[in-house]
Amino acid sequence: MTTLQTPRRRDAVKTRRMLLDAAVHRFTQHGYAATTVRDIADDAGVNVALISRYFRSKEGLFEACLSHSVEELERTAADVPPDRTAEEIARQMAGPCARGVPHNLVLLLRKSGDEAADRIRLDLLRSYSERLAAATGHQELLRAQVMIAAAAGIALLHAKTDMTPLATATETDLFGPLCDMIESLLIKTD
Amino acid sequence: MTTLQTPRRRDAVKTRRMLLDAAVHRFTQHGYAATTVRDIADDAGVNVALISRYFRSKEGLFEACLSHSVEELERTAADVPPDRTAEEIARQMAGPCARGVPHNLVLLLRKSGDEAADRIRLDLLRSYSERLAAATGHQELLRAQVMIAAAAGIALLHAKTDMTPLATATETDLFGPLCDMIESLLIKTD
DNA sequence: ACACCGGGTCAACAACTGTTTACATCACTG
DNA sequence: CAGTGATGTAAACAGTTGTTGACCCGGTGT
Repeated sequence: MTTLQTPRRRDAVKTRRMLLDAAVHRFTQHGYAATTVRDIADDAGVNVALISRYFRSKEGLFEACLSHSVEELERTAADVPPDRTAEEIARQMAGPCARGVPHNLVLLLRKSGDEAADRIRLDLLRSYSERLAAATGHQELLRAQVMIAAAAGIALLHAKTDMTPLATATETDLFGPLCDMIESLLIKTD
Repeated sequence: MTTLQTPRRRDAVKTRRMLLDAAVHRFTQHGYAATTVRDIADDAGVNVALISRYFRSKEGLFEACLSHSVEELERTAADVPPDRTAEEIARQMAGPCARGVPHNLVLLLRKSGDEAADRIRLDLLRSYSERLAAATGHQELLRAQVMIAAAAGIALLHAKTDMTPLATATETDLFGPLCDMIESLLIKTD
C-alpha cells in the first residue's frame, strides 16, 4: 500500500506520457524528418533509449502521436451541437493553436514515410471530412476536404511566428474571416 | 561557332538547371529535412559533389529554389488583369499543382532552419499578401494572409495522392469552391 | 541477508548525412 | 599537338542519426 502516497520517483506511465507530449510538440512544430529522438528525449528530460523501450522506434512514437491526436479530435468533435455549425466550427478552428483542433490538424499534415502511420493519418482525415460534410448537410465531400485543407494551412502559418498579422492574430481576429470562409465552402446558399 | 550545333555533353548551366529542378521537386514534395542531397543528385542524374560546387551547400541550393519560385510567382502575378480578380485568382490557384502557383506556394511553406532562406520565404509571403490585398481593394492584410495560408494548405493536400476526392480533383472541380472562398475572404460584401 | 525485477542510464554500433579532397576527362586555345 | 581551364567523378571525411545491449539502482518478496 505504499505506492499510493509516494510520488513514485520512477513511474513508467508518467515518463511515457512526457515523451508523448514532447514528441507531439516537436513533430507538429518541425515535422517528422527534422525532429531527432534526442531532441524529444531532451525535451521530456529522460534518456533517449526509453523511446525505443516504450514505443519500439521513432516511427512507433510517431504513430502513437497520431493516435493521440485522433483521440483528441474525436473527443472535441463529439460535443459539437448539431446546429450553428458554421460558428461552432469557426470557434474551434480559431481556438488556441498550441492545443486543440488546429494543433492536431497540423500534425495530421506531417508525413513520416512509414506506411502504417500514413494510413492512420489518411483514415482520420477522411472520416473527419465525412463528418464535416454530414454535419453541414452538404453532399459534396470535396468541399469538406477543401475546407479541412484550408484550415490546416491557416493553422500551420498561424502557429509560425513570422508572418504578421496572421501570426499574431487573436482568436477573435480570426473568427470573422473563418466564419465567412466556412459559410462559403460548406453552407448551401442557392 | 561550334557551340551552337553540338549538344554540349558537358554543359554547366544545363546541369545546374537540372539540379535546381530536381531540388524544387524534392523540397516541395517531401520538405527540406526529409530530402538528401544524394536524392537530388540521383534525380538529376549527376554527381553529388556538383551540388556543393554549384550551390555551395544544401542550404544554398534551397535558397536558389526559393529564389526560383519567387521569380516564377512574380512573373505569373505580373500578368493578372486588375479586374475579375476573384475568378482570376481562383483559376491560378486551381491550376496545375505540378507547376504553377500552388506548387510554388507549397515550397514557400517549407522551412530549412537557415536564417537567410527563411527571410526570403517570409519576404515573398508578405509581399504576396500585400499585393493580394491591394489587388482586391481590401484593406485588411489579415484576410489576404488567411487566404494565402488556406490556398497553400489546399495545394499541399491536393498534391498528395492519398485523400480522395481532393487528391484527384481536376482544375474545374476546384474552381467553384475556390471562387466562393476567395470572394468570401477578399471581396467586400458589407 | 539474498535474489529478483521494473525502471533508468550509458556507451557503443552501423547506417546515413553534407561536404571536401584528389583525381579523371572533356573542350577549346595557342 | 601540347596544355590549360572547365566540367565531372570517386572516395573518403567527420558529424549525426536511430537503435541496441550491457549495466546500474531502488524497491519487494522471501
